[in-house]
Amino acid sequence: MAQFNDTSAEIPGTPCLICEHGGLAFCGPGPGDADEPSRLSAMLGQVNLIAHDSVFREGDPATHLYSISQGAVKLYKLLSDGRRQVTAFLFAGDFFGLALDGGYAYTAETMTPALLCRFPRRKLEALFAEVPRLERRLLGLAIDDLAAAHEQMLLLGRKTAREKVASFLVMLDRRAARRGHHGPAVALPMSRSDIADYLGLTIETVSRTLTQFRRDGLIGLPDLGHAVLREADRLRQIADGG
Amino acid sequence: MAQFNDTSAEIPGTPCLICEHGGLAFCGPGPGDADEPSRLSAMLGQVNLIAHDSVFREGDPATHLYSISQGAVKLYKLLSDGRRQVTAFLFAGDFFGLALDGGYAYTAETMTPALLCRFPRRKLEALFAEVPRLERRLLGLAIDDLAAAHEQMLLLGRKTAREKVASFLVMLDRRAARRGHHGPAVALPMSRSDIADYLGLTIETVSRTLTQFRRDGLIGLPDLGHAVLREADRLRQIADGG
DNA sequence: GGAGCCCGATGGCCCAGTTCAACGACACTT
DNA sequence: AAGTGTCGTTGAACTGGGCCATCGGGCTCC
Repeated sequence: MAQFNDTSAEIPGTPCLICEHGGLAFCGPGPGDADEPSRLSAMLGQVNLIAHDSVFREGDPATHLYSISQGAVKLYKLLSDGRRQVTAFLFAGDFFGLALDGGYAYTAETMTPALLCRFPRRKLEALFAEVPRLERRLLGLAIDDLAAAHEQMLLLGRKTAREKVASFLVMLDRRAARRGHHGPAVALPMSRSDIADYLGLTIETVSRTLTQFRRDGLIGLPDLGHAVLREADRLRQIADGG
Repeated sequence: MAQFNDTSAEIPGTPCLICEHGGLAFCGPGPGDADEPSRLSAMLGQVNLIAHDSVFREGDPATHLYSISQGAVKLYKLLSDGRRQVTAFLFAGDFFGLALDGGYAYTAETMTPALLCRFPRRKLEALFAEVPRLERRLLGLAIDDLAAAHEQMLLLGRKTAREKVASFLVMLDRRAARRGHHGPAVALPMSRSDIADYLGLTIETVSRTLTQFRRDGLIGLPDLGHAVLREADRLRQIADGG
């Protein structure tokens, strides 16, 4: 559980590493607003988690907002019989935990060892009054998430297995590039089971589809944790229903 | 198209009807903030649309934020070959059109004749500085939308046809109740095709499942546009995977 | 008032993707 | 090095829901 690895008590106020990640995250410094990052730094705590550790669970009181400094996190929801829907894969620079008084709407779990920055929701809300830019940025990020969620609904409701897997690979590649990872291989820190639950498929179908892409020369699979997009354009075409 | 029925030029500043709808919408008056509604009223325009009229299309520049005063609206996204995913059904008191500079992420279309309140995005953003409460409320609404989107992903990715249709009926009933509609019948202003595209099914499967529910005594179908939830608890149970 | 049209319901067949099962590749343990 | 567990892949059979076709009711328009 998260509590076991929670080191925020030991290192309060440590500067957030993601603030150096190209301003992707909401705690990045804004132009001409030099005061703001320090104000945020003053209230953030860091959480160091091992792989496959839960950050919070669906329904937990929403006390903090999280930002990923290092590592990868997945969000998911469960049905009573154990069926699972992974709603997002998140990486360095991404944030999560935006919720109202109803509690978190999903469970958050690390996929790799992770270093998270954590902001108390109450304190953050108090800071909104002083630094309106902050809330604006948060609203912008929520709108981005919303657009991604709509895109995922289109995928889940209307795409074929082949299109789903292609969309997944293309999405990971695009986001890795945005984080500055321009290597030939895309990291797949999640299990096949996670991928299946993200795409609304079974692990068998994910595995078969990846094998098919490999046989067709569209991708390379150097090891379980990586994929090389050899024909990225063709994959993008497949992803969009071509 | 929307332009044809757009009456905002004729009746600028007309008070927004949804402000009387129990404070559900973001333009509702806040406690102890009597100044705010009038500021909003001053900048809103009304749009009167016939049924099956488009409000805006995916990719259009996001110039306005909309709030539904009367009528019902659907949001959807398309694949290049025409496959469609309806991402939301909206009713009086709901808002839509939240977007960044990338343009709207979805198309919005009326399902019935509708009266919409419309706020210019630029002016709204300027008002945020003066009335911070506004932006807070908008962020809260975006978070609500996000939670609903996650719930819909769970439905699309992991629920059976039976569970999807039950979830749909229960959701409509719950939202109708929240709007004060406590009658025995739930309104279904959308076509079977819309329902299918919302649930990631075909019209045939929706039709068959509704018929099955009717035969099992779970619902009544007095006419095409209404459903009576005779066994609401059982439907809720089915919806949650029981 | 009947011809055409749209929409929903229903029946029958079919297939993409699931389910079930077996197997191989590692990693960790003893 | 043998034993055990986990994870991914592959094969074979099954099925939920899609696809195609038909039909019927209500609507509009001559």
